[in-house]
Amino acid sequence: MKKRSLFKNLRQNERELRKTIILDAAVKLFRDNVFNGVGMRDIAAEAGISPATIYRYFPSRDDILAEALLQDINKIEDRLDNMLKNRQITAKDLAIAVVDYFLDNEPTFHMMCHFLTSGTVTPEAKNKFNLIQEYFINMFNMKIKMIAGKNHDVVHTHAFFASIAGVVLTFLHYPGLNKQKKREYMHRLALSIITEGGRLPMPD
Amino acid sequence: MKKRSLFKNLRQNERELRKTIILDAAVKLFRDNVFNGVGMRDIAAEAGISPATIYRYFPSRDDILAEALLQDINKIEDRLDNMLKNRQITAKDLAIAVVDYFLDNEPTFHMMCHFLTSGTVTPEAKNKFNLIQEYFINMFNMKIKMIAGKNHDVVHTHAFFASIAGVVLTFLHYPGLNKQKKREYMHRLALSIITEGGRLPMPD
DNA sequence: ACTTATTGTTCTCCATAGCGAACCATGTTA
DNA sequence: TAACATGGTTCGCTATGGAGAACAATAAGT
Repeated sequence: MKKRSLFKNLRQNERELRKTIILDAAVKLFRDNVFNGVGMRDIAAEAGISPATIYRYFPSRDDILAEALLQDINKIEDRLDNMLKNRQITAKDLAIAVVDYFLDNEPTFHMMCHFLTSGTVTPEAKNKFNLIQEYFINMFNMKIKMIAGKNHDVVHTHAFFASIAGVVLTFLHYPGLNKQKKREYMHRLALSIITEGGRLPMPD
Repeated sequence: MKKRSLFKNLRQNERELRKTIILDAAVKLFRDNVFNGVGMRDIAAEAGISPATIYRYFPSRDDILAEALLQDINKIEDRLDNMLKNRQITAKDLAIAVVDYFLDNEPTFHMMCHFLTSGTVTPEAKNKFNLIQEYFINMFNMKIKMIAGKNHDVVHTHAFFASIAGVVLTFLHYPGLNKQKKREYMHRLALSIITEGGRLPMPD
């Protein structure tokens, strides 16, 4: 391998690093504030640059959101790996863990919902998010397979995740309950769905 | 301190790093070949870039030479520090050490001579070299003071260094002697100058 | 309803860097 | 002496990355 590309590679690394600085600034702000209250000018100020410069590195604000979301997903993966290593866990444990993660990382949940619901995202950012979602579902499915065994079907992973997401979405800002009560109630709902399949107590 | 300058600082560091790559390539070639046989195109090839690009970082070839020389001087300083730390050394030891350094690092000696003799160096490079020379003499004088004591005069440092440089210059390519013989003879000359002040064996 | 702010994004301008080709002076050769 | 080669340096062009100002659309205030 010739060193002919050393300079060019260096340049590439430098660019990645600068991109990371911007992304870190954004993630920091997303973590501390409601994400749709964080504007491009805030991110620029945090990173110490001009708003226009951000567009040299990211095509749109939504693209930054997607990247931030991807970082969160990697954190989730780490967390899941730790769970699976430390002890024999059940589907119930997993469900509760997912609920807790969303409640402890509301910005992440908000961003996810943003991509899942908003019709104003550019096609590029939407594509990016779709890839991320696919990656996440795949990863999550792998973990579940380790609990459920070989003959596990992806459909169940989809159902599992979607139902929990729905629980959080529906009751996150439910009035009349404090944070802790809401959390416990979501746990109960998640367990109910898992054990009873969300079936109503009436004849089929 | 605001992080407003983070990006700019980063850029600056990156530039320094790229400059270092070029300089390292040059130093490597200078070490392995006669320095005036190393052209800009060689350095460019070694660094994996175009010759023209070098001029984005260095104003002239002589400027690169000066920088390379400066690196060598730092190595010399390290070597001297080691000598001074490990044992009680005399002026004779120092003289022999300097001779040996020049013989072991001929490219360094050549570069030094280039700046000291050539009339074709640009004023900028010449200035740079003068600063380097001044720095070196100062540094060297400090070390000598540690041996010679407080009431040491710079003139003696100048005389000391100049005479040894002259010895090496005069006998480096002296015909009829192999490397080892030449080295030994230079040692003898250096000692003679130090102990007898280069005085001829005749009445003053 | 009409201004005013806010916000994501684009525009324009400028400095930095990279390269291939040319320039130019010097040394070499036929 | 004329052609050629060599080697340091410059030129012209292009791509990248930075900033401030402007744009367009939406939200807010009166």
